[in-house]
Amino acid sequence: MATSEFARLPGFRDFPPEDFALRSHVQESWRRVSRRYGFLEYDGPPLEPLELYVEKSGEEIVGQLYNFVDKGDRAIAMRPEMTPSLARILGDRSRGMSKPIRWFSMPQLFRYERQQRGRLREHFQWNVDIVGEDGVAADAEVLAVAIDGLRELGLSAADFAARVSDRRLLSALLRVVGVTEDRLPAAFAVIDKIERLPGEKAAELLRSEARLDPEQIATLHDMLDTRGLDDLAARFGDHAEVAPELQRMREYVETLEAMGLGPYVTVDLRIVRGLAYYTGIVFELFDRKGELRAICGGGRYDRLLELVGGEPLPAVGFGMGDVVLGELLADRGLVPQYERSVDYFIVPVTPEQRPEALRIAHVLRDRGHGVVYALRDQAVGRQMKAAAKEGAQTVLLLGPDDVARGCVVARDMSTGEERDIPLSELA
RNA sequence: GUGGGCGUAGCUCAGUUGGUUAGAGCGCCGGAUUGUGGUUCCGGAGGUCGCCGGUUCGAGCCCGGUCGUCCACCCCA
Repeated sequence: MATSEFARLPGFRDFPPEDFALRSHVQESWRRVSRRYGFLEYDGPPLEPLELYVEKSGEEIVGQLYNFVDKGDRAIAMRPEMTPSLARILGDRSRGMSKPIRWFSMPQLFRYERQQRGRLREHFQWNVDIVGEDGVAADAEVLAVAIDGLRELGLSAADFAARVSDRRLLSALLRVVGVTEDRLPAAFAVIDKIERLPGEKAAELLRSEARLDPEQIATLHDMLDTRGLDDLAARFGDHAEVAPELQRMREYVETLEAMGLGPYVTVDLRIVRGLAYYTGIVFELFDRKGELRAICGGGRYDRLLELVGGEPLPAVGFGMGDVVLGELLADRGLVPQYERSVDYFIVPVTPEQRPEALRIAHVLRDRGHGVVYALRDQAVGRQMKAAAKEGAQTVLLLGPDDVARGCVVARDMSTGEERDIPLSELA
């Protein structure tokens, strides 16, 4: 309810400490896994020239962007995704860099659309990319990072799975089915949403958009329903243009199996991805229960760098948003309990000990400990209560008697045990 | 952008067929407890019932609009 005069903008989130804790937990996990794979962190500006997105996705995307004209008459967009920025950044400097380039980022991204569950107007998205390597090992490496990112958060093969495909393989198969070259993009678009369409609607679109007859549509459905590379090879493997694509997909899957990630991976030709710039292997991560939106999506985009004016370099990467992931973690009970914690709470028993308490607090802080104390003179009982609320591990009690005999009393708040610490140790 | 459900305290909610001063639990603040916390007991603060308008003698409750939120479309970084 909007009790405050100024309401938060729809689709945007506040992060009070108890919510910020989950955000940190997720981002720190992402960062650990990235580094484990040798990726380096980068970032770019949240505002970019509007043309950066129009260039590779078409004018329609402008309707889903936060955009405006700045005081210098420049058309500006708040970044809706990171990949074009990465392409732009590398375009300026990739020539001098050793390949492959392994970079990751966790940008806050924006889009102007009506919010729904798992879909806000702002989110943090983990982006991981390998640039300058066109072999399937890079594709496998990137997917492995995405899978490990989820495993790091406590999710397992029982919770989520990757569905993988390859636009080159799908193109070859569609040509075999009878889709003409100029109709491939239209066919991709229909296949991308075919799971969400009722059967007759899908058939109608395949007829009108992809120009397929009923027999071809039946063959296509048969193809899309095929699970496993062996079955696909048995049915379509004797076509000259399909065989090498199947072989590549086989190598990709075998690489992931060699990593021990086989249980997470399923070949599924219905995975196409919406973005226009993907050129090869594409994948999405889903929760096994199928209750949520895709957790993560990515793939190979070998022409994007050249398209934005850079060195022509092959690239593969993914984006994983924090919103759907947060819901999945909550559903599986994997959100860590929020707890405040501080190393020491210092209690001057009477106001006379306050200067000594301040001195000790600073000594301990200089040593790297977290230290809190009451900001005004209070009864010991009150201060103890405050110490408990702060989550203090240890309370240091400074009474007149204690200080007189040259020590402070350290109380362990979990066990209640107390012991003396000589002031000489806190000098 | 289209259609629908829902908006009562910081949070989760109750509130009889419209009836006069709007409630609970948790949380928050304080006291019991001026050298010892988490328990317990007692007390307190906090709401123009999302907002605007309408119907009515009377609206938290009915009607319209609006904003927010959720769901389904659209779209999908």
